[in-house]
Amino acid sequence: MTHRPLHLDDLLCFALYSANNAMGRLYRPLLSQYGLTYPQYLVLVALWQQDSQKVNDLGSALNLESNTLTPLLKRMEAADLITRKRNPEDERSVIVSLAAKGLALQNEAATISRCILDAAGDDLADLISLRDKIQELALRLNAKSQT
Amino acid sequence: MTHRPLHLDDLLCFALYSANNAMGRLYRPLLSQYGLTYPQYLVLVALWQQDSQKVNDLGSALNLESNTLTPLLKRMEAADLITRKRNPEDERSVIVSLAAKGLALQNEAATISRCILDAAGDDLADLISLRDKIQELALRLNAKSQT
DNA sequence: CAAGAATATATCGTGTACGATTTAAATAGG
DNA sequence: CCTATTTAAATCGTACACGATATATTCTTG
Repeated sequence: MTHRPLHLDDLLCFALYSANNAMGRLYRPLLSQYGLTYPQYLVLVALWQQDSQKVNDLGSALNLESNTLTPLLKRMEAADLITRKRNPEDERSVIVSLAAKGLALQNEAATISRCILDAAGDDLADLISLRDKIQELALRLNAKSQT
Repeated sequence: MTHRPLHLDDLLCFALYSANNAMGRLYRPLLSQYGLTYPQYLVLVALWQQDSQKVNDLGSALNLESNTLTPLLKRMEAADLITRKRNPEDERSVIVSLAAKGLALQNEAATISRCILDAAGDDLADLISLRDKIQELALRLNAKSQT
């Protein structure tokens, strides 16, 4: 059984890697005018959806852990986008909430999303279907890496 | 016109981000036994496909620039995976070639790919179709960010 | 109720990504 | 031919990701 040599374009992982990097490059100028990075924007989206979450909750939503989130959240706190306070009911946990600035940025989200969708493609139904397939893939991959 | 609040799961970008992170977490233990990182593995794939490429060529293949590649390639050189030498025909450019160790790792690539495919799904045709759609998306996104 | 296990963040070190700038070599135009 | 421009890497600073570990708080169990 012979295999033809592995080619970058064969790799699902490279397609993902490349598309994700490209997405970041597209978001960067849109977000930097608000002093945001791409992961910081995702944290805001999670908080717009549900304010005052524990670090762990954000971690579950974003598939990240405190080693990534803590410094990121501290930068967002320093930028007055969010607040961080210890949970009075359990001093181990920290509650992350939207500050005025972070809440206000919700008004810009629709504009940003539209820019991205424009760049991503012209057929919305295709994009939604693609998104769902990638979500399913992420679920399968995450399930395996916990094994 | 009212919009329902933006939800993380609505975002194509988050699906990509999450799937790409999950892919990295899956590759990490597979690659670390060979002292490789995920982007370093992609460089090897590019070189297995075509040895002795200029930094710029690798950059085109991977959609990366010298600010990312130079330090990465230096680490790979220090690990005896590749060699870097100035192009005698144009001293501005640097030619990256496989060293014995980097070449030998090609034998492990099939095993690694199989592990990833196993985790990604059970229907190969679906995965190939998904890969192609993500590739097309990456192309569209890259085209826009150059504008 | 005290000692140990479990839980929630935080810290640390390494390795990407990438905008902005620098350096060195090659090319072009006057 | 000699300077201005262009090109190719490299450097620098900032911000993720993440494995490993540390710290602090809560829970558990004898």
